Amino acid sequence: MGYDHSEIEKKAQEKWATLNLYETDLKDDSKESYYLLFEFPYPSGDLHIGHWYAYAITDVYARLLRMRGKNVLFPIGFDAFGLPAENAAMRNGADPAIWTRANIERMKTQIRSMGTSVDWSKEIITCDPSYYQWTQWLFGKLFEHKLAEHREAAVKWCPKDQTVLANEQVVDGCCERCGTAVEEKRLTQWFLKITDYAERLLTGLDALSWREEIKEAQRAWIGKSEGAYLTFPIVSRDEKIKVFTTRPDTLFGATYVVLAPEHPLIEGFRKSLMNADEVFEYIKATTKKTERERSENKEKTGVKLEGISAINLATKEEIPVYIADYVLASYGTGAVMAVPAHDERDFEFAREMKLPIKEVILPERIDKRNPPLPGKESIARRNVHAFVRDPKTGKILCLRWKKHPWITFPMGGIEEGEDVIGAAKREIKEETGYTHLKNPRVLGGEVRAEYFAAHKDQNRISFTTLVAFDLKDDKQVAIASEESDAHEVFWADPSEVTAAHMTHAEMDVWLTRLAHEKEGSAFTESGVLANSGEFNGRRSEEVKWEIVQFVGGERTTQYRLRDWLISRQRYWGCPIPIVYDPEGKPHVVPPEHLPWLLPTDVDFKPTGKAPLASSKELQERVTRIFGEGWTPEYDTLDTFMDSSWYFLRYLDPKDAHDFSDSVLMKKWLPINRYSGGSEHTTMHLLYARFFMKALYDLALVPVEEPFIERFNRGLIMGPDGQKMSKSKGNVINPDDFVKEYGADAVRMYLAFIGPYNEPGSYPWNLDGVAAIRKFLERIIRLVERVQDMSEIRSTLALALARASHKVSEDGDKFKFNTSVAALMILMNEFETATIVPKSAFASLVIMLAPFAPHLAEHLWERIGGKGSVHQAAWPVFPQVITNEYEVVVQVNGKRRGSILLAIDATESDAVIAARAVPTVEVSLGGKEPRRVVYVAGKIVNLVV
RNA sequence: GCCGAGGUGGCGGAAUUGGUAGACGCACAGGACUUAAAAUCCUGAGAAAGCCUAAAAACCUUCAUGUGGGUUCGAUUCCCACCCUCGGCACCA
Repeated sequence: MGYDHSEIEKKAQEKWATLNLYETDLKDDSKESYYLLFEFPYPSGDLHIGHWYAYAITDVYARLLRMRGKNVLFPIGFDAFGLPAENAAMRNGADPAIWTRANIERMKTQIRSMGTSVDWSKEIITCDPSYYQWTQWLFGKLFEHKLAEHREAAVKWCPKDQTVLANEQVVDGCCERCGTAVEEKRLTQWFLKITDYAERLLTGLDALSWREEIKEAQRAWIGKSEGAYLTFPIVSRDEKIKVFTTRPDTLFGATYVVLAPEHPLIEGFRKSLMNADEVFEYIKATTKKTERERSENKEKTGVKLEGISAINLATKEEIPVYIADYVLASYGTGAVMAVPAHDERDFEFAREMKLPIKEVILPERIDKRNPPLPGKESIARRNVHAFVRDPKTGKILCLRWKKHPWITFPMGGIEEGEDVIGAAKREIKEETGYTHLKNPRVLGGEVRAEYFAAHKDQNRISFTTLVAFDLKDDKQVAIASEESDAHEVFWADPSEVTAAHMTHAEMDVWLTRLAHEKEGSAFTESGVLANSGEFNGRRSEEVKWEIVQFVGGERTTQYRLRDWLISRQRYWGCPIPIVYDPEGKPHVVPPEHLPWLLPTDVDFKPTGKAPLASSKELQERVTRIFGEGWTPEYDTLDTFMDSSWYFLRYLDPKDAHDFSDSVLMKKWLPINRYSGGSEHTTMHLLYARFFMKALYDLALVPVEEPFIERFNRGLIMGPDGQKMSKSKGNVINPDDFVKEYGADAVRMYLAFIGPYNEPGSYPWNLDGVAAIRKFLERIIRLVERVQDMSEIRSTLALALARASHKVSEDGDKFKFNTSVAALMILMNEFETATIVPKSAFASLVIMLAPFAPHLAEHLWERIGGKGSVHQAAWPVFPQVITNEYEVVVQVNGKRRGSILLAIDATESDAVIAARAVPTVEVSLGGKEPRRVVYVAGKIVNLVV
């Protein structure tokens, strides 16, 4: 027989409510504070298994911490503004406010049914005026300090939701919410200047103990790159083209300039353009495309601006100017200097447009196998390497050196007056005797390499060119004896011609060039400058900034991060507390008029215009308060604004005079641990960090970083291992399982399924919950065997001590799977005896309580425990000291048995005991160990 | 393409300052109880070969933590190269 879980759950939950167990006294100084936060839910109406995973598991930890003497703040609220309410309103005419309220009530019941210990007294609801008045107040503060700006910019527009979106809400060129391809529009909108904080958002990550992948994702999103603005004069005009580049060292190789089609200079060029029609046709065509269409087609297109040309400041050469949509208007200056030899995109464009490609950076290699030796003379010279392929066999002509372990191509120095192909031919003839060659090709420019030339006892700095040939026929002439003494000629299989087999330090460069022989390739690494005037021979990194100075450029840093667009042309959001004076200048609504209420006389069908524009009441309100000619702002705020500071409000949720309490913020911030989903890494998590830093600078909050630890939970998959979806029919409804097995079993199963703080995904195992239920029933059966006795057998004492330690330690790491396993191991020990000592059983019940809070409460009452089990202290046991350890005996590192030894046994004791194990002598094979490795309490290894 | 995290039985997973690989559980097999089933309890189990045997178990041997090398008395753990999976970014100059 099982147990009636619904009865037990009901009774326990009523008891906790009566005792008011979970209302945190924020002012309590007698205990250490711990702020445990989970992402508050959007009230969609139904609690799915993901919610359970999010709340039940963090609840396990909240309970664990309280038992360990912490004063835990574990609050909940609702992120209640947002599109679904509005969509429901349009579908069935429901008022978004009423729809949202009803959902909140339903979800509250469900969340309570999980047995969570959240503190409902701190509840906040973002669509409640008592909350959003402070969102508005904070917006006002940001506006006053010029961190909120009203300005025109190219923005992303979702045609389906009829609203603009933040950059972060565009995924693969589509609306994050509905998947529609977004369009680009130029609109005047409200932005928060998150880019002002790019550097601090980046460096702030270093001090946070978040998992690396979360930090890396944020770093990538911020996308810092250091470079310079360089200015290219335009021939016979006053304007200049300013470009951003991270590679000023390649300036001498800039053979043209490219502007984004949206670049503001182009309009002014119109009259000078010989091909204005073509140019503006191209601009029209590209600006019409969606973001997605532009990035999907990676083939480079563009148009030359005939009649306009620029000057390369370094070479003083006149170079053409193009427009092309591979240059983004919204990054850097919207213009680039194109260096086709050293940038892949410029290279592709140059090939497409048949533009010159000028190499100015030589690859540089230091030979690892024959590195230059200190104290040896260094000789610089020009070399050639010859790649000869026999088209009949596909094999490659190589040399195997006799005095050195080298395999090389035919190679040698280029002599005075010789060209590279001539030199290559001469070396092939001298070293191998082959003379009949065809299709000579010079593959790319020189490569600089440093190595020790053992055959000449000197260091070489070589500038080597690779020349490829095909063998016409295998006619050979005789070769000199000093050549045949030095190396053997052979034809190598192409699979042998790799960086691993060949001696050349340049080999990886050669392989790239050989692989891209037909189309060529851009060399994008740093290297040594060539064709760069006075900078020749110097390294990229060291001359970068000198070149910037040389041409009067300006060193600068760019970020990929764009300012946060917070306007939304939707109804169900926080009204932006702005009014415009008759001149159209924005003014923030003064605090005495907050909350700036969301009007209700509104037609919220999306028309592309903000629904608030249809409110008579709003306009009347503005006229009444501010006067004739004043108009309201019609847009609402991005809901991510509401959630960027909600964790501050939990500390003082009902305060009508301030957004939070400064004393309590000092005490409770930063948040110790924040658990949530990985989808918020570059949205909510980044916004909240930015908000906190901005408020810190306005002296409104005491800390800069809101979350010390961030844990992203894994994903619960369907029983088939696939992502749950209605169309696949693999959706797990937690209510079904709660009904059949009880909330405790579902909670504990979710804890057991795998480590919580890992990005993995766990399939829902239909038998798993049943197994946990059986485990809980075993504990209930155990209570029948409880007896009052003081004596606890030593094996049980040891098991209790281990479990207590393991459960709390792994809990701190959010590895509840091994915590549960530890409880199971403890149970197995309990069941080995027919009598269960009461005090030991009480400890088990306490340790079970975080996982199965209802059942633990029931059992606590059964054994006559006082108060609630959730008020009990975590059991701590003295360490059990064992004097004998099992020591593994190894022979040559392989296990051959084990012995029991005292911790202070000496090595010779250990060897004597080990050799008494019969299999050990057999493995020794009659030999004496020549070495012994002894680690006290662990292993003794005999080596023969 | 770049960056990050991973890869361990049939499955979820455990073990890493290098020291008995597979904890705990699921599924599976055998047994006990039962008229029978369910429930419960007990037992087994990485793989392969060998040995023993009527058959099995025990036992012993070898191989096993993505692949191939290396360091070490000893490697899932450290180093090098590669393969694969997942996540992030992606025409960001």
